[in-house]
Amino acid sequence: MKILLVEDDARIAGEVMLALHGAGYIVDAVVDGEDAWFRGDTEEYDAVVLDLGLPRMDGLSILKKWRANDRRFPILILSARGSWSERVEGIDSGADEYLPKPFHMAELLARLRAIIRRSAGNATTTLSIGALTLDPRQMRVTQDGQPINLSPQEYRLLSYLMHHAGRVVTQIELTEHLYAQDFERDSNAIEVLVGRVRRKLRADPIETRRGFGYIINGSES
Amino acid sequence: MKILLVEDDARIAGEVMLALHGAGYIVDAVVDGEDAWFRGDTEEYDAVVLDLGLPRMDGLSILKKWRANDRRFPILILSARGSWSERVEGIDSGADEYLPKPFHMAELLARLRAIIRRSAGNATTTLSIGALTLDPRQMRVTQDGQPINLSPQEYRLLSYLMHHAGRVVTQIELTEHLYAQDFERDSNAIEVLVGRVRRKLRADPIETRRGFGYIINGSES
DNA sequence: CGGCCACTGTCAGCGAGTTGTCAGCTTGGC
DNA sequence: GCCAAGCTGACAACTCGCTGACAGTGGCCG
Repeated sequence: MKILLVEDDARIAGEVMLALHGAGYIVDAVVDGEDAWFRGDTEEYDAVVLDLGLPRMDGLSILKKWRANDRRFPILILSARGSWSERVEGIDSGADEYLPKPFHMAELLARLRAIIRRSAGNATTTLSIGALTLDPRQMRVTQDGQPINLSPQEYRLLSYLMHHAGRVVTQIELTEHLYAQDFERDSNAIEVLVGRVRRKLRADPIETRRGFGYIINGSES
Repeated sequence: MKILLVEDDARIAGEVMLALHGAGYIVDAVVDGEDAWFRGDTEEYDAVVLDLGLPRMDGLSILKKWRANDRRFPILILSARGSWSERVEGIDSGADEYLPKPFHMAELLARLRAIIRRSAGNATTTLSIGALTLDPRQMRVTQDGQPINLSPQEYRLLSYLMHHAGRVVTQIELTEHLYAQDFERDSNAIEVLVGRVRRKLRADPIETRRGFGYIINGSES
C-alpha cells in the first residue's frame, strides 16, 4: 500500500509519516503543492493524505485537477481550519474524507483504512482468492486454513497481488507499491521476494507471465 | 430491549437511533448530560450507549455516578476524541466496551449485542479471551481463575490487547493509547512492558508478529 | 526523616528474522 | 541453439524484538 502524503508542516508531516509507516504503508512525502500535483498525476497511489494550506498550489486546486484528469485514488483531506464551507467544498471536489486538525493519529489511520477499503469496493474484511485467504485485521494469510508465516514485505507483495487478482501486475508496478520511489530500478528484489513467497506457499498460485509480470488467477470467492 | 442513547451530535444520534430501531430496540435518546444521568438512575435499561463529550455533565462522571449507585446495565462508550486517557479511564470506570468514532454502524450493533448478551448471561461485565479474564471494575486479570498481579501500566496494555483480540495492534497504536502524545517514539518501553506482562502470565497469549505488532488470538468466550 | 519497595522508562547487547545484492543457473520463446 | 527473463542459494548488512541491569520517582511505614 503506497500513500502520498502532502503536508508542509514538518512536524505534522513527520509524525504522520511515522504513523503510516508503522501501519505498514509505503509513504512518499512532499511539501510543495506543484510537486504534489505532479506526483499524484504520474504515480499510482492507494490513497492520498492532502493538507489544504500549501505553498505554490492550493490543496483544493490540486484535488480538482487530479479529478479532472481522472485520477481516482481516495483522498483524505487535512485542514487546519475547521471551516464548514471548506469541508463541503472539499467533499464536493472529490475528496473522500475530511479530517480537521488537530486530529488523533489513530483516527487518521482508521479513516484512511476506511477510504481505502471503500475504494476497493470491499465491504468484507477478508479477501479470498482460491485457497488463499487474507485477513488484514490479523495481517495474516492462510492457505486451506493453514496460516502462512510471511514477513512484512512478503505480506505486502501477496496482498497486492491478491487485491489485483485476475490481472497481470508488472514488476515495475510492484516496485512502485512496495518501495519508496527512489528505489534502484534494475534490482531483482521483486523476483527474490516472489520466490520467497512461493516457497512458503504449498501450491503456487502466482503465475509468471514472462515479459509482462505476475498474476494470481481466480476471482474473489 | 430498551436502550438509552446519550449523544449530543444530532446527526450521529439520528443515525444511531435509526439503526437501533431497525434492529428492534426501543430507544430513549437524550442529549444533555444531567438528563442522561437522571434517566439512567430512574429507569431500567438493557444497555446504554454513551457519548463522552456532553454538555452540562461529562460522560465519565455520569458513568461513575451510575456505578456508584449500583446501576449495573452494560455501557458502551462512544469516544469522539481519541484521547488515550479517556479510553483507559472509561474502561476502568466500569464501561463494558468503547468504540472510537468514527465507527461503522454494524460494529456498534455487534458490540451492543455482545455486551447485552454478556450481561444477561452472567451479570458480569468481564471480558474473557481464552484462559484470561479481565474484570474492569476491579482492574483485575485472572488466568484460569488465578489472579495475576499487574501494575497499572501492564494492566492497561493487556486490557487494550484483550479488547482488540483477534487483530494485530501496532506498537505505535499501543504507544498512543498508553502514553501522552509527546512520548519518545523510538523508545522500547512497549517491548519492555510486553515482556513484563508475559513473565507474569503462565501461558503466553500474546503473539508477536514481527514487523507488524502484537495480537491476542481467540475471540471473546 | 530515612529506608524500603514497587513501578516504570532507558539502555546496551544479543540472537533471530528480514531483506537487498550478486553470481550462476534454468527456462521459455523465437 | 541462443538469449534475455526469471529463479535460486548464499551472503552480508541491517532491523526488530527480547532481556537483564539500572536509575529515577514516588508512596509508605517505622
